[in-house]
Amino acid sequence: MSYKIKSRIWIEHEDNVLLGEGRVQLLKAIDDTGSLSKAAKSLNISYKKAWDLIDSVNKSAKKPVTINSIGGKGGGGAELTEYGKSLIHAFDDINKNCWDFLDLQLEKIKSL
Amino acid sequence: MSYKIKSRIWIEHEDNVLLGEGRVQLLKAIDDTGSLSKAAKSLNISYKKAWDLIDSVNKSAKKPVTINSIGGKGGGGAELTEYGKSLIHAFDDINKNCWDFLDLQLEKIKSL
DNA sequence: ATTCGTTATATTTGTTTATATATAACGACT
DNA sequence: AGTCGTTATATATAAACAAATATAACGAAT
Repeated sequence: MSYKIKSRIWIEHEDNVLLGEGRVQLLKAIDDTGSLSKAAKSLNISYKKAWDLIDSVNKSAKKPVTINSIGGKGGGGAELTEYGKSLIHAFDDINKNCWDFLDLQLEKIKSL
Repeated sequence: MSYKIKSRIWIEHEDNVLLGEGRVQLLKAIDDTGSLSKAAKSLNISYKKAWDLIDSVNKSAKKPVTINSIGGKGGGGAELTEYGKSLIHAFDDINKNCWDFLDLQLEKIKSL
């Protein structure tokens, strides 16, 4: 066959983008590295882009998703809140379900 | 509440993009106007972009989706094939089902 | 043969987007 | 007070993308 169906989903809150695939990927990288700059480097995006993204995420969310500390031991860092972890978990779950659902729907195209 | 979930889906065939929302919109406009240039104008996109899109669609599809005639009465024109019409119908159906599915899934975020 | 409005194609211009660079602010620690 | 590596922010540069422009090809009709 070689038909494929692909999707991008994102969640808005009060008309601001809260979560999308890129943002979730970044949040995971922050969880892995403990640092926004290292997370950006690991995803090969500029620090500015990464900063803008998590700034937007935190401004859109009703509770903080990351806690960014500046100065201090190690110069600072960033880490996920429990709320942030549950958000990315829910997003991943929805995204995976969407893929499975669309794979089934794709039969409608294959049969044409 | 004011949470919203949004999505973009697209279908690939042999690793080329066959259909997406923009392409389907363009195909519908061709069906309405009988002309690629008029369709482009109605969607406020450049003629080149429109042409590139339907060229890509026809190259990706296993059967022609539009028939473009050049010269002749009226200078030419473009129209959908029956295959093309059934494709956009299937796409719209899948897309709508996806929206409904995601709206249900969104509860997982709202409850956080 | 000429006109017509369209498709087809290349080239140029402009706009938006992303990247790179630079600098300041910060706070624990020595 | 000085050092450290980070976040925060602005500005400048580069790259990607979209739009505008120009021109040729086409074929039915006159």
